[in-house]
Amino acid sequence: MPAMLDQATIRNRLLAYISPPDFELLRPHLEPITLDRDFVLVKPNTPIEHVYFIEYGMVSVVAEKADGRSIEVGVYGRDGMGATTVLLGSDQSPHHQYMQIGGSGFQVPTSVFLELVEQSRTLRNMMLRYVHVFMTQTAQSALVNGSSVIEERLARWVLMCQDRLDAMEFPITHDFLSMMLGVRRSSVTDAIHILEGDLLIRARRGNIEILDRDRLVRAAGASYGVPEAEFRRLIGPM
Amino acid sequence: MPAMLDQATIRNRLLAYISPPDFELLRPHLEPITLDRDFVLVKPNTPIEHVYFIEYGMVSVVAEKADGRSIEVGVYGRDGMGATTVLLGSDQSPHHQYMQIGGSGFQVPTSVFLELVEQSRTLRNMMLRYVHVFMTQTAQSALVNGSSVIEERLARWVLMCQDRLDAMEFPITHDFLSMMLGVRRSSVTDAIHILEGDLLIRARRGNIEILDRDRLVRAAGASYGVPEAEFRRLIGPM
DNA sequence: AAGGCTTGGTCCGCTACCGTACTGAACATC
DNA sequence: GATGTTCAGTACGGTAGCGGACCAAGCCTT
Repeated sequence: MPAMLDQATIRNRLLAYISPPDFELLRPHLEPITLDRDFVLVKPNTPIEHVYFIEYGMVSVVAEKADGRSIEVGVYGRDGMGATTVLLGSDQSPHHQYMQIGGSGFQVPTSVFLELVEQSRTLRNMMLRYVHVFMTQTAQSALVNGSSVIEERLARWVLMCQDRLDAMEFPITHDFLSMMLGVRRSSVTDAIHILEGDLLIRARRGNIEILDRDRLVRAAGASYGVPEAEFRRLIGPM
Repeated sequence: MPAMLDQATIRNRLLAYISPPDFELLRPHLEPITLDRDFVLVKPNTPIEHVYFIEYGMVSVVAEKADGRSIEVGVYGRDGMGATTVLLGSDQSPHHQYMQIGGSGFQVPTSVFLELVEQSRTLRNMMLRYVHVFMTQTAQSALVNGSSVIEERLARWVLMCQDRLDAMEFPITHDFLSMMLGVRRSSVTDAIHILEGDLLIRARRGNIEILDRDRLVRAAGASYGVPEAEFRRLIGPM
């Protein structure tokens, strides 16, 4: 099966956009893996065994405070890779990474991956450009956590989710959203009702559907767009 | 003057901790520069001409929303370098970087710096490890912006400031602090009064003095410490 | 069909922080 | 010493979001 892997059929944007020789380099080491919801890709402060390329689904990167409160500092799916921190010379990270929405992808042993990026400068450069994009996303989270009302942040999250799943609908509970946004569960319920009242989304038990993406972008206001523009500038179209 | 530069007298931690051969590589290109308050090191979305190593003073990295609101996503001083984004293959960044507290340092032309990190893997690795530390700091900002009360965030900021200036006192106005923390100017005044009431700091016009660092760390609670630990783990003692 | 679990809707009082604005104190300039 | 400017203290009503709790609805299991 991995032997038949064809770059043209890959959903992951990084794998799709690297040069064919770079893809050939990686190909024998791409191990297909099912990624169920809650699967942990990176455990905080623990050596990272594999890096991941997501094909379907979405990952939350979560920072936790000693007092137990936690908040999402970034998400990725088929746009990027997991465990970028190994590219920066750290074999571990203080953040949690787990599947927020189940799917599948490929894993590559960390040591193999690091050898390959040493071999190919172009491969390494693409991966590092993605690190920059992800950093921009984290900075944007810092910005909106400190300066936007909940429904704007919720709109941003829904949009980021759609970008990575390219589905109009995905499973998520208010409770999980409250952890991601760092707010109370019932504050999420309220924010959802606001967006629903404007017919931007429709929520049903454990599920959110997007009704009007354009107006949702407007509802997110200045919260959405900056990291997405960096992605297009440095990686390619989504 | 640059010919006489001795690694042992360097305050900047990155320059101090790289190997002597790596320092020799950089040395001829370290141009001393005075960095007055408000000096812009990186202009958003504009090609970066130089990277910076701070000796004295502190830099704020600020993200701005289209609606004009802005917030600090990180700081650095003698612990790190400016314009890390060039290491990741992007010649520009969406964030502002300017001197929050004036000082001095060295600049290196971007193109020269990039050649040098290509030449020396150990040099590049040190710089990339710092990128990881800085990312952790940004993630921590996202976390505390979304989950800590103002006086905790203020305590964190004061501590980060002291770490980089190793002074018990530094010039800063409430107004600037309000921009950094993304809150109202008078909310900063209130928070300062709380910390002052506990005799943790003393504030005078345009100036903050630290009275009791240990208790200030306790006041910052879980807001402070994670990126600092990563720094010690990956770079060295502060 | 009955029971148990998960998820969402709603309500209470509460408080941290907001927007705005006025005042006085400290400092700089002449 | 007079004047302007920057900075900090304070005050006011307003509100977004909190902590906590309770109940109803949807879904799963047997």
